[in-house]
Order: sequence, then structure tokens, then C-alpha cells
Amino acid sequence: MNRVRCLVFNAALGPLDYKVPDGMMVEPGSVVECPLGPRTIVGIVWEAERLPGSEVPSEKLRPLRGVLPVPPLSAALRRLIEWTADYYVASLASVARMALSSGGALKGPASITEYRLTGGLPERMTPQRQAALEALEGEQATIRELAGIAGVSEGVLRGLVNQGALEPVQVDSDRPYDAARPDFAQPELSEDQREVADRLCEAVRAKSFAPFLLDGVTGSGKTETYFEPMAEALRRGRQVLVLLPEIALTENFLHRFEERFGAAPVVWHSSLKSTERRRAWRNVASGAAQVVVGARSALFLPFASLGLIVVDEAHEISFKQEDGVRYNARDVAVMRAHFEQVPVVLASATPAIESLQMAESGVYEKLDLPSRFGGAQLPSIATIDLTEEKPGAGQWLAHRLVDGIEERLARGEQSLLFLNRRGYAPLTLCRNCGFRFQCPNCSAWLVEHRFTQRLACHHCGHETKQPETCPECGEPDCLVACGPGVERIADEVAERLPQARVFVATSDTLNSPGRAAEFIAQVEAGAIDVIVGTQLVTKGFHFPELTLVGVVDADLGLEGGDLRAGERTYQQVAQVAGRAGRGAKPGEVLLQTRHPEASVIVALAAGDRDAFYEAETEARRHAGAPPFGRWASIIVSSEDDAEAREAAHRIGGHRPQVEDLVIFGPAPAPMALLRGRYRYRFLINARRNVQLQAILRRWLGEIEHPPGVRVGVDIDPYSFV
DNA sequence: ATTTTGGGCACT
DNA sequence: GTGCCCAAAATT
Repeated sequence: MNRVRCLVFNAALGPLDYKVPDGMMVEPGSVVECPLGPRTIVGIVWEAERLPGSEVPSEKLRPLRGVLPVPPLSAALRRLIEWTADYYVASLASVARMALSSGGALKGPASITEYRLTGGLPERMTPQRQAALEALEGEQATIRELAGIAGVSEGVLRGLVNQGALEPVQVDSDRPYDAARPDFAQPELSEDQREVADRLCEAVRAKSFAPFLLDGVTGSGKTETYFEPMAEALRRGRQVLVLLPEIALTENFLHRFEERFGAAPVVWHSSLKSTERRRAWRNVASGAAQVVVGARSALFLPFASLGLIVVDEAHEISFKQEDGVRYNARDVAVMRAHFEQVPVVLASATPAIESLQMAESGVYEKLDLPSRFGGAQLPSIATIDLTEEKPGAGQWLAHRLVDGIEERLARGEQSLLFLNRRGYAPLTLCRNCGFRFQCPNCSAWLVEHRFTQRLACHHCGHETKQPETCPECGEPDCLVACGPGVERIADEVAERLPQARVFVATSDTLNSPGRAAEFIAQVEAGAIDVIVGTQLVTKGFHFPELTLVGVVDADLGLEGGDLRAGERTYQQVAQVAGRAGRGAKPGEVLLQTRHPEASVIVALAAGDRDAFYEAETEARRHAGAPPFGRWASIIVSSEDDAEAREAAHRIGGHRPQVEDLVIFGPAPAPMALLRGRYRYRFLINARRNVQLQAILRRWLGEIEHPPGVRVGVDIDPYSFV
């Protein structure tokens, strides 16, 4: 009898064996419906020898209910799922779930109803109907989408359907996308770019695993360079995956992509609507989707015939998933390329030490773009010592920086002020009694947002209205904002340079592609003089008239004891500095700091990247930090503090004694309370020779906890809170 | 995770 | 004996 082992989507359940009924065809990777008790759950047929199995006698097995109408997951994707689960100490089910993240995609073909104008007019014309008819010229979409486009309610459109002015059209919900044309536009590449592009094209043709580190200064034209191997893959009928760190960045990318390839790529991110998600997933699986541009979750899409993976801004820490399976998309991308036997390009102006080390040891091939495209010069960088040049009381910008902005204003050029802090002020306290506004769910202060008149927690989303009186002592007019956020810096600019047109660019103000596009258009049109922004504006933007970048607090990233603080500060400042002087005019960068002697600041000011990387690499080697040693953290959490503490101590009591492995903790985590859960933390440092994951699995696997306790493992952590 | 089972206990 | 609650076991 034919029996198969299935990976079922249930975290608490191991692989289960089933009988294959006569006439049903399954193979490894098939997505199947499995009976479980009275229910039916989704599973994936897997190679039995690769999963730990139980010995249920064949005659006791229940038959599979059916095979879902999607192509079987490829062997390469199955190996990637196994590797990811193993490396990040997660269950196979939780990783496999990411690969089938589009529930609707698993059903068969379907169609949706869209509407378009017929050219007819309604009997009675109303202002809303008139507006809708004008706005919907040439549009075809669902009622809901049309209502959004036209700015009228769905009821107005339903009325127009009844009147025959709009007609329904049945559309295949899995219809293919417009074809990207590899030879749509001739690229104009510099000699350096051409050389790199040729090498990458050669790797695409070779159809084998080849990891590259594309190390190009900001403004060197990395994107146009890696477009060429993408075109080469398309010519060979193979698919391409491009990973970008932020959705906010895609606007600029999509524009450049369309100019080069004559069509939009397929986008994939967590906020796609279910129909878009389904369409993308099924087209990726069939091979019809040629280029997918996505956030990290796109890594687990079921590509039919992958030819190349590109990870842009590969140093970005947002590639690290911080909940659920805590994987690093940059590293998983390299593994996917390995299993798919295709080249992978990690592109960055400020590569992670880990990536540089891989290049130095010869594992990655390093390709350099050492100069800016079109002869633009890298900006000059100077520091402002805030202990010497003190801003006035209640101010955060030194005179020299404000003078710089004023000069740009006079010349009609633009300035960017960078501060990685949303809101108006990070802490509000009562002058009378000392009360501080704290989040009830987290170990964090509430941040004042003056635009919305609210106090908000940036960790859990808790919000309250900004009160007039102190909730503790009842005193009116006693609440003071402490410290600066971008909103407060914008206020200061407006006060000191009243003629400046200031815009605050954060995830609060650029929270949709439309708004981001509008912002870009405004800056390009010269309607904004000073941009005050968080890390959202540190990359991707290309504004030729932007000639001054001011870093309000270059020390901010150095606080907090993060292992990679130095590197992160370097990357962030170098990236935002790279926004300056991208056109014909030279750029200037001013770093405000209280520690001008810190090695990161010195390296930035001297433009001495190599010195910084050398010093940082040595420090890492000395500390046994990645890439020379490895870190892991374990977070034990519960809504009940005592329960979490007991569980942590229970785990601590079973700590393994292994050579070359040091375990710190348990101790209350830096964020001892997060989203209503009390947290205790272990930090583990291991030499490279230690079987870290196997030890963690064995250690944590043998201990039982009450149901409310969660134990999360973070391999190669970035966040240490 | 969800469902079933079985034991202990109060009530009839 | 029956109903009810909760913990433990099973789910292929």
C-alpha cells in the first residue's frame, strides 16, 4: 500500500503518515488535505526519510482527502524550509506556513467581477455621478477600488451600474502580469558598472550557486548595474527575486524598473490584499511572474524557475524578522540561492561586517563600484562638537548647522536633517511632582506626537490623548516635553528660519505609496526646503538639489549597549550622508556629536571607511562576536511576571555545560515588559565550532512549561531588547 | 491547536 | 446513574 509522510500545519504536531487512496497522484511537495480527528488540515507531502517518523501500522492510516490544485513545492524550497527551521530553531510547520502564506492561493481557479465605463450616461446626473464618470475614464477595477479612485461611496457606483453607465467584466483572478522586456531600454552604464554587470550576467548564464557582494558607494548606480543580470535571467526565461528592506523604498525602485523593463514588476509584501496576494503567489508558482520585488517574506515564494536573487541594501537590519521565526532574510537568501543553484547579489554601500568577512575569506566574490555615477563627488563630512558649540536652551541645532541651512535657502537648494526619533518628544514629565508618562504594557516612555495631540508607545501601539493636567498631582500647565523628536526639530527650524518650507518625513507621514510619491514629487518640484526625517529618508531617495545633510544626534545609535551599535551608526550616518550632493552640486554633511573622539565619528569625518571596518572587525574578533563567534538569545515571557521568572529559572537550572559556550542569565530583559508580557532573557555566546542549534534544541526541548509561557530563540540576534 | 476521554465530584 | 468541570491524552 502507498503511504506518505506529511508535514502538517500545526506547530504542536509532528509529521503524520497517511494512506494515498487509489487513483490519487502525489509526490514530495504536493499540497494535500489531511484528515485530523473530525477536521481537515493542510499538509505538504515530504520525503519520509527526511522527517522523524513514528511507526503507525499501515492498516491504521487514514486516507488523504485530496490534493490542492497548486504545483508541488520544489525540492529546493523544501530544502530551504528544512534549513531555515533547523538553523533558527523553529518548527518545520511554522516555516512551511510562510511558504503557503497565501491561503486563497490554494483553491482552484477563480474570477472576480470588475467594472468599467460603458460610455452611457445615467438618467439623472448628480455631482457625485459626474465626478465618478470623470475620474473613472479608462479605469477598470472592483467597485471598492473604483470608489477609492473616484473618491465617492460604493453606493454611487452601484447606482451607476443599475443605470447602465458601468458594466461588469469577469476577470480571471490569476491573470498574468504585463511582460517585463529585458531589452526595452538600453542601459547607460559607466565602465565600472559595465564590468560588474558583465561579471554578473556571466554568473546568471552559468546557472550555478555564486554569491556576490556588490560594494558600491552611495550614488554609484548599483540598481542599474544589477538590472543587467536580471535582464539576462529574463532572456533565459528564468525568474528573478529582488528583496528590498522597506516598502517605502519601492516607489523609487518601481519607477526605475519600469523605465528599464517597460512594465511593472510583481510586488510582494505583507499588506497586499488577499486577491493580489493570491494572484502573485499563483503566478510565481506557475513561472509566469518574471520579476518579484518583495519584502523578506518573498523569500519563501514557490518560484518555478528561479534564475537570480538580488538583496538590495543588504546591510539593513529590517531584513531581520523580529517575531515568529526570527530569520535574517539576507542569510536565508544566500541559502535559497544555494539550493536553487543560482547566483545571489548582496548590494550595499555599507556592507555588514559579516558580509565583508565572507568576501575577504573568498566565500563571496566582491565586486566594487568605487565612484559615483556621472562624476558626482562624495560629500564632505565635518563634525560639530555639541559640548563646544552649544545650541541655546530648548534648542537642538548648533548655529553652524542652522547657518548651513540658511545658505542653502538663499541658493534655492535643499537640506535634510536626520534624527531617528519619531514624534515631538520621547518623554513627557510633570515639573511639579516628577510623574513620567509610561506605557502600561511596556517598559517604555510614551512619546508625544504633537501633530495628533496624542501620547503613543512605539512598541505596542498604546495611545492616549495628551492630557492638560498631571494625572498624578492634578496640577495644570506642569507637563514638559523632554528631548527632541523630528516634529520638535521641524518646529525649531520653522522658528529660527521662518521662511523655510519644512516637511517631516517619517512612517507617520509617508505611510502609503501614494503619500511617498507625493512627497518625492514635492521635493523634486522644489516645494520643500528642509526635510526632517527618520531612518526612512536615509536611503533610496535621489534629490539633485539636496546639498546639505545635518545629523542631529550622531551619538544616538551608540547608546544602549547593542553589539553592533558602532556598525549601525556608521551605516546609518553613511547612508544619510549619501543623500547629499547626488547631482552636479557638491554635498556637505554636518554631524552633531558629543563624542567627536569616538572611533566611529572620527572614521565618518575622515571618510575613512576601511579604518572603521578594520577597527570594528578587530573589536568583534576580540569579543568573540559575529562573524568570529556566535550569539543567540532566549526570551522567556508570560503575562504573569512570576510565571515567566519561574520558567526562566527552570530553564537556567538545566543549562548545558559545554566547552566554548557561555550562557548569561536569566535576567530581566532590557524591555522587561513588552506588549503586556513580562520577559526574561538569556544571552549565549559560542565559538564557531560549537553546535549551537543542536545544544539549544536539546536544552529547551526537555523542559515543560505552563501554557501561558513562551520561549523564543533568536539566532544571530540584532535586537538586544 | 483542537477534540475526545476519563476521573472526580455533586446532585438526584 | 447523570451531569458537569477540568486535566490529560490523542490526533496519522
